[in-house]
Amino acid sequence: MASSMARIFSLPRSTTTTPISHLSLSKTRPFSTTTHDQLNLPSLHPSPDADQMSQLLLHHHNPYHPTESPLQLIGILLSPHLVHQTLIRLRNVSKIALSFFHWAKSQPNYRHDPAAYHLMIDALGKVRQFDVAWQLVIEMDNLKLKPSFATFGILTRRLISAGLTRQAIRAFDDMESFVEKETSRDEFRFLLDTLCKYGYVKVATEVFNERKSRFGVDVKMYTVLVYGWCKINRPKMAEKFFREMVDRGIEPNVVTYNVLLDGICRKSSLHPEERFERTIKDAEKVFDEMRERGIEPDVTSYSIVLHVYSRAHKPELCLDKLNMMKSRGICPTVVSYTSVVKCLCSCGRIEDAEELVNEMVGNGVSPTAGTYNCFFKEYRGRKDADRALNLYRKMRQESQQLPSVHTYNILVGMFVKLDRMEIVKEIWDDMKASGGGPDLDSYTLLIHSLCEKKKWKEACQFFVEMIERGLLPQKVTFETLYRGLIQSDMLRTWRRLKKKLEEESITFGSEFQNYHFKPYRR
DNA sequence: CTAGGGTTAG
Repeated sequence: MASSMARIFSLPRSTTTTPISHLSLSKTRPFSTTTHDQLNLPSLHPSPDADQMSQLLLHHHNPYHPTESPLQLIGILLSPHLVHQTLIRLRNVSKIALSFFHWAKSQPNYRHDPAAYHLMIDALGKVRQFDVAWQLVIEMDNLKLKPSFATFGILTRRLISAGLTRQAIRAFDDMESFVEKETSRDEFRFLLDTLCKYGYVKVATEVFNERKSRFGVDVKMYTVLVYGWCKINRPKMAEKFFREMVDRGIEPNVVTYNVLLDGICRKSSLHPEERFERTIKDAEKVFDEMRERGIEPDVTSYSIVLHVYSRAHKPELCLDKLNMMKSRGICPTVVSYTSVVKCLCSCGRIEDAEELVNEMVGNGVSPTAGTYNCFFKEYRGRKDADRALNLYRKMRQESQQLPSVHTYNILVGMFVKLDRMEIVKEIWDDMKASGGGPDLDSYTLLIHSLCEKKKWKEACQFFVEMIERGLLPQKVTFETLYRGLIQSDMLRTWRRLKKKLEEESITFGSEFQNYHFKPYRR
C-alpha cells in the first residue's frame, strides 16, 4: 500500500528557489511583530502574495482539511488527481513562503532564528519538497544555527506523514552527524511514536526490535507500540506487546492501561446491545486488573468509559459513572463532562445537560466550544431557532468561550434549512471576522443548501469564492452546481464558472472517484 | 516533537 501511495504522489521534483527578483514586494504595511521591534531589526514588508500565503497556510494547517489526509493515512482511497491538484496548490504556497524566507534573509542585519527555519522546513515537508528542506538543514549548520533534535523531529514527522518511512529512519540515523549530543532513548521513542501515530506500526516494531538493545526499553516505549497496534485495530497484537513488557519485568502504569482501554473501547461497535455489553465487560476487566496491580484508574480511564456510554446513548449509565468517579475523589475534566453533556443532549434531555454545564462551571471547569456544540446540534434537530440564537449570542458576548468553526457550520446549516438567510449572512460574516474562516465544510454545506433551494447564482458566487480562498471544492459540489445551471438554462453563469476553473486549472473529469476521508487527529 | 481521554462535517 505504502509503495503504491508513493507512486501516486511522486511528483516531478522542481527547484523551488524562486529568484528574489520575481517577487513583488510592496511596501504598504509594516510587518508588526514585537520581537522585531525588541531586537531593533528592520521591519519587513510583506507582499500581497505573502499575505495570501499566510492565509492559505492557516487554512492548510487545519487538521480537518482533507489535503493532508492522503499523505498521513494509508489505506484510504482518494482520487489521485484531486490530491495532485491540491498538492500543486500547496506547492505554490510553499514557493511563495520560501521566496519570502529568502528575501527576509537578504535584509541587512536580519537573521532567521532556528524557529523560522523550523517553520520553513515544516512547510516544505508538507508539500514533499524534502530536497529543499534538507538544503535548509545544511544551511542552518553552515550558519552555526545548530540544527537540533527539534529540527530533525520536524523533518522526520513530515517524512513519515508522506509515507517515506525509510527516509525518515535514515534522517534519524544522520542526526548524530549534525547534533553534537548523542541520540538518546527519548529521541528514539519519538521516532517510534511518530511512526505509530501515522499508522506505520509494523515499521515501528521492526525498528524497535532492531535497536532495542542499543537504546534500551522502558514503559513509555511499550506504551507507544501498544497505542500503535490499537490504532490500526489490532488489539491482539497490542495485548501481545503488553504481555511482552510485563514478562520483561517492566511494570505497566496508568497511561499504559488507558491506552489499552482506549484500544478496547474506541473502535468497538456498540450496535447490537450484546456488543455494547461485551465492550463494557472488557473495559471493566481492565479496571479490575489495574486495581489488582494497585493502580487507581484516573480521569482519563473514566473519560474513555464515559465516551462509550455516550456513544451507546445511555444517559443513566453516564450519570452513574460520573457520580462514581466523583465519589472516588476524581475530578471530571472538560472532556469527561462534554461526553456526558453530549449524551444528554442527543437523548433530548437539554435541561439536564444545562444543569450539568452549570455544575461544571461551579466546579471551576469551563466548557469549550465543543461542549456548546452539543446543544447547537440538538437545537438544530428541533429547529429551535430562538434557543440556538440565544446561546450563540451568549457565547459571543461572554467571550468566555468563542464559537469554533464547527459552531458556525452547525448554525449555518440550520438557518439555511430554515430559510432564514439574514441570520445566515450574519453568522457567515461573524465566522469570517473570527479568523477561523469558512473552511471546506462551511462552503460545501452552504453551496449544497443553496443548490437545494435552486439559488444557483448565489451558489456559484460562493463556489468561486472558495476557490479564490484556496479551497478545492469536492466533486459532488461541482456536479450539483453544473447540473443545476444547465437545467435552469443559466448558460452565461455556467461559462463564467468554467472560465474561472480554467484560470485556476481545476478539472473535474469523469475519472474522478468519489472519495471518503477521515481526518487524522494530531 | 517528547507515552493516554472529548467536541465535528457528510
